[in-house]
Amino acid sequence: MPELPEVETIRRQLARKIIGKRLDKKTIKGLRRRGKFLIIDFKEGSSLVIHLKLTGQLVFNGRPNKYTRHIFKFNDNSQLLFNDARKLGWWKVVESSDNIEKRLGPEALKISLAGFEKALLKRPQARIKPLLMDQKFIAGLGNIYSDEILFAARINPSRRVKTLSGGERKRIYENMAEILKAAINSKGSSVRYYLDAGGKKGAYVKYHNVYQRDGKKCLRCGATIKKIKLGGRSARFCPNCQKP
DNA sequence: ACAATATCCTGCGAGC
DNA sequence: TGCTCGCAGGATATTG
Repeated sequence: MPELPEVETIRRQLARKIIGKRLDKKTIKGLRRRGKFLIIDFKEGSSLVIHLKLTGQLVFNGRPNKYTRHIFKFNDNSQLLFNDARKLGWWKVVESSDNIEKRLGPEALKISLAGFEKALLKRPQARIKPLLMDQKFIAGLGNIYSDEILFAARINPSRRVKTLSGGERKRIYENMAEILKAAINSKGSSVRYYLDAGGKKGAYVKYHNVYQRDGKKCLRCGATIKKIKLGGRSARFCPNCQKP
């Protein structure tokens, strides 16, 4: 499930490979990431926007397989595969990325603690886990990292924002930054489908404490990790470390 | 303002 | 072995 660290990993790897190359007579100027969107900017002014959704992969110079939905071919005969087992991902050429910008809140790795606090103040009734996954609130977090951040911060995912103390809000903020950076350093989390631009798996899975560990022992206290539904999504947490 | 549900889609594992 | 079924979740739309 590509979230911020996975898309950022792909962005960094691809930037080294394709900047300056031509795609359909347009020259690639640079690559940006906004939330979970990858944006390839052309010198001519337009941009190619890509969203990998659940199972999308972008593999540079890989071998096509039955999940290859599209092949971006560059002027030097190198190519980029868009593989997507579940076909939910998409790509589109746009003249401006304003539409993307409108749908997203501040970047999870760029927001300040003060900015985070201010954003939380506007949503006192919201439960913290679905809120962290709301891209209009903060851009970049999905189910894996929201679970891991709340475990690290020792906050129950069902907690409403207004019940959080200043210390708890700060713990969430600090663990968010720390975990996202660590995950980028490990080139993301490969749970089932995710591969980086070199077709390799991300290593951060070995640091997961709760995601897809329901029924197993908490690595911190030994209690059994629970799974509940929140906002239509599963949330995993330790009932002992993350009390209501 | 927040919650819940459906939608898109298919691979996978569980259970019979 | 093979079938059905539920689940996985990113974003969006809709209804309560």
